[in-house]
Parts: sequence; C-alpha cells; structure tokens
Amino acid sequence: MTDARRRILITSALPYINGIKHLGNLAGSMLPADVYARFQRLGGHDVLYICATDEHGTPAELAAQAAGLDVRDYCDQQHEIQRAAGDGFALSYDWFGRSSSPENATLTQQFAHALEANGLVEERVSQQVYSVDDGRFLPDRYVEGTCPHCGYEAARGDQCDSCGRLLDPTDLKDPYSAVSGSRNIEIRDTAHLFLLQSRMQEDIRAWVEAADDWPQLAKSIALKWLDEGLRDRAITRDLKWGVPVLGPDGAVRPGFEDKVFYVWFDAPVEYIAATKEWATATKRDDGDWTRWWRTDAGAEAVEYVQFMGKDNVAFHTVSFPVTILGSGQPWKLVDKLKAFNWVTWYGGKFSTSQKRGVFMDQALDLLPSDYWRWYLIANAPEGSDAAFTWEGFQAAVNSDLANVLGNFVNRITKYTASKFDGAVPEGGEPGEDEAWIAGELAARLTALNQHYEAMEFRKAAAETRGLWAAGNEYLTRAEPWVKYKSDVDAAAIGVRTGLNLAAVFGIIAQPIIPSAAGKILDALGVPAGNRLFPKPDDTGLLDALPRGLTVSPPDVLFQKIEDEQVAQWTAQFGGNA
RNA sequence: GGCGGAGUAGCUCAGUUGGUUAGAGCAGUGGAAUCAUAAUCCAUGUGUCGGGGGUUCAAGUCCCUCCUCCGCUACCA
Repeated sequence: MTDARRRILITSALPYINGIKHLGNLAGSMLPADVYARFQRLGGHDVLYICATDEHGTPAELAAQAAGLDVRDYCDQQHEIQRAAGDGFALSYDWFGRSSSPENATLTQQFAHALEANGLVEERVSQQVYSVDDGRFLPDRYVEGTCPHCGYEAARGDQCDSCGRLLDPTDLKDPYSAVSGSRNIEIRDTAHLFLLQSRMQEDIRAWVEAADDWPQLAKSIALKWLDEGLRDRAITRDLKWGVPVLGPDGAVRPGFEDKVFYVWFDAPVEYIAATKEWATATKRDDGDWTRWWRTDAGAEAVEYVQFMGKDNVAFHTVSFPVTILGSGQPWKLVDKLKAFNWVTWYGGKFSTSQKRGVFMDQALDLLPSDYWRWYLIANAPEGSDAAFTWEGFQAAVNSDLANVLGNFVNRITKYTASKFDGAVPEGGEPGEDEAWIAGELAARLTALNQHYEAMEFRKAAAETRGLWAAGNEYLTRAEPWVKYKSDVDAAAIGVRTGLNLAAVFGIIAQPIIPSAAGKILDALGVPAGNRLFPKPDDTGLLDALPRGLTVSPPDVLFQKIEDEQVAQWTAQFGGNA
C-alpha cells in the first residue's frame, strides 16, 4: 500500500426498478458500497461510485401494466422514487443511472456484435409458453398450474413452492397464465440469440482461479458454476421493453422485431454505460469515461470493486465476464468483489404483503438515515445472514450512537463552554493519560484502516465504536472536572485532548454516519479541508484544533429510541412481540 | 435432489492455516464517579461451541453421519 493517489471504481448491484427496496437490499449492496466509497474518498483517492436502476424485463412490464402506465412512464416514476430514497440515505453515488439509457442500448448492442464476430453468438430456436389472451410469451415462473409431484395447485413453472421440486412449465397439469389466469396458453417455437458460454469455459476458469482477492463466498459460487460446465444461454427475450436487437448495420435484426436483449445481458453493461452517462452529464474527467473502463485508455491503473448480494455472484463472476472477455476488447474486469448475505427480518423474509420489514422510504419517515446506516453496517450480513430486530436496532442506536458518541461530544463541549469560555484551552502539558490515549488511538486507527481496506464492515464499525468508548475512558482517567478545582492547567490538557478526540471521532465516523459526523465537525469548527481520514502515525491528532478556537455544543446528535416506539413499530411492521 | 452458507453466552454476532482457563457488544448484577442526552467508567459469564461417531498429544476449528434454517440451481431479477 503506497501513499499514491489511487483510482477506485466502485459499483453497487443495480436495484431493480420494480418498487422501492427494503433494508436488506440497501444493506447488501448500495450502503456498504457507499461506506467504502466515502472511506476511500476520505483517504484522498480518486473514487467513482456508480449505480443505476435496472429497468428492463417482464416484472417491469407487468407492474407498469398493473399501474395502468406506459412502461417508460412507470420507470421514470420508479427511478425518481429510488433516486430520492438513495438521497435520503445519503448514498454518495457519483452517478445514479438507468439501464434504459441510450448509452446502455448502444453499448449492449456493441457487445453483442463483438461477441457474434468472435463466433460466440448464434441463433437457436427454442420452445416457450405463449399466452394467447395476454398476447405475450411467459417466463417459466409466470406459468402456474398443478404440481405433478405433490398436487399443489399454484405451483410455478420453474419450481413448486410446496414440495420444492424443480419443474418445467410443460410438467404442470392444468397450466394457466399467472398474469391473467387465462388457460388459453400454448407452446410456440421462438428464435433467440444464444451466448455460447461453453466456449469461454476455460478462459473464465483461468480468470476466476487467478483472482486472489475474492472472498470465499464469491469464489465458491463461481467455481460451482464452472464445475457444472457453463451452458449456452439465450440473451434475448420476447418482450417489447428492453434494448432492441440491431444488426451491425443499425437496422433491426430480421426476425427480432418483437424481441429485446435479456435484462441480465444488458444490466451489467449499464455499469459501463452509467459511467458514460456520468461523463457526458458532469463533464468530469473532461467527459472521458474510457479512462475508467478501457485498459488501453488508462483503466489498467484502476481498482475496480463490485458490491452485490450473494444471489448476484454468478452473474458478476461468470456471465458478465463472458461478455467482457468474449468481446475480445480491452475492457476492465473486476478486481475485488464483496458479496453479502441477507438481512432477515427476525430470521425470516421481508414481505410486503405480510407487513414484515421496513422499506427505505418508510425507514426515513421514522428516523434519520444515520441511525439505519449505523445499525446496518455494524450488523452487516458478512459471514452469514443477519437478523434485523427492533430491539437490536434500539440497543445499537441508544448505546453506540446516543450514549457513547453523542454523549461524549456533548459532555466535553458543554464542559468547555462552562469552564473555558467555549474555547479550546491553552494550558497544560500532556502526561500519562494523554500518552495512553495516544497509544490507543494509533493502534485502533491502524486496525480501522485495515478493516476498511479489507471491506470488513462489521469490524470497521466495531473499531469505530471502540475508539469512541476509549474517549470516554480517557475522560474518566483524566477527570478534568476534579483537577479543575486545584489546577486549571491540569484540567485544560484534559479538555483540549477531549475536544481533539471529539474531532477525530467525527472524522472517522464520516463513512458510516456522514450527517451526524458533519454536525460534530461543524460544532468543533473543523474546516472542510481538514476532514480527511487520519493516518495512524499522525502524532498531531490530539493537538490539531487551534488553541483559542471557539467551539459550541451541537444540538442533540442522536435522539434515543423509546420502548413505546419499539412497541409501535413492531405492531406496524412486524416483529416478535 | 445437487451445490453453497449457517447452527457458538438470554439477544446479535467474532473466532486466520487445529494449540495455553472459548471472546465482543447489548441485556443482567455489584461498585465508582458526577463534566454530560440518568449519559460514563470499573468488575462480573458452571456456554453439552446443533446431535452422534472418528482422526490427533491437542478440535468450535479436520473427517464421517444425522437434524434444523437460509440461498442458488442458469426463462424472476
């Protein structure tokens, strides 16, 4: 690790357009990616954090239909809702794009052409369920009927929810359309483009095996797919809403007038296309997006980190790399990836219909984003699924944020106001207690930096909290309120050190709780340019605030969550009580 | 069914390549302090490490087997 300014490209898995996301979606990708992006920016690095809505596919079409909207209008609305929710959670995207953008259509088509030119795409005819009354082909899971194994009457065409067996839609007895309920369905031939993934098997395996930086979860999933053998798969669908299938001449490919690219083919391309959208819209980097993505244009020096939930790993480690490598073009491939398990709701699933769980917009109606960000990062589903409970949430907010951090800032600034005229005191020399806290600070900052670099978010949060707690311990040792009675200078060093600690605590809190951290640093008069993440070997941290600088106690930083609120929210959103 | 992950203190979870009396936070109990959002600090755990069997001088950590939960299983995304 050098001090050189690194260029770090960060992408979060794209939230699907259909409806606002719940806390589990947030915690499993967008939020940790944001925390990592913030940390790296605070390290002085050149960071580009890209996300977007994933807008194509059958669910979007059907949801628009149900809402009585044109699918484009529906997506416009939903994109705006998700963008606002992201803002509300202070997700610091450099760009929040849309997979329905013209940039993505163009790039997706170019990838398809490159793959075909390399002999990796061919047309094949397959059979697909067609619903005459709906006027559309149905994906397997939109066909329902009676399970041939267990007799369950609402089995889906891909799997029976009752007995769990995998099915083919043609296995179902008495099949009907899940969209309309119509039984007027038939099997039709339909031609599609197939991506010949099998031919890329060895290239992908070599690339996966060479990836040392991947967590076990990601690597084992990728290797499992490779061990089973990559299958050729259709990259087009019989839909209207999506990227049109054009030939290299720009005209619609004959026979593909009513088809579009499969959403999982165009969605990851949007990582690149969104960067293009960003460059065009912001003119940053002189509008040059290729320096982030083309290894022949400077992207060789980029560290590319992907964040995703475990359900997306195969697409990021196998499918998308097939597209990239198969194109034969010098695109940047992912360097590090971080996969998350699920946040569960008291061990079960989030469910809109059963009123289990909190969605992003609802969460912000209840409490500020920092409260949620802290809990979800401190309890990130890294090693395994992690259960959200109101009781755990309450304990984390009240103890960690209000009592340990909030109260520390409050007690030291209030004491400064009452005994030292609200200014950073001058007198006194560091002694034993200051040496102790300096040692704590150096050790814990070292660990904290390591945890962030390793993308171990739970540990980073725990270490952050540990630093805050050490501040309280320092005040207990230094006890300036006792020394003040006999020796004002002896009290002054304790207060000065305490104020500087508060500033450090605010700085290191920025990646996780940016809003509250900003309030702390504003109250202490820390200029925006002095808020970079501290280096563990920085010996000036405890005397950084100018002596005589006026500081003011901030308003209450964190309101405690009362038992009554927990009871009410449990009733409203589900829980154990 | 196959593959992957998980089952560790009341709760939420850590436990690198097997190695001294299994840890943290919260909750609980006792004490100290009183600058502070009655916040803080110190002390305090007799846990069948899911069950059973095995390898080893030594296993939460490796092997076998069984049970439970979750995810994926390529046409949901």
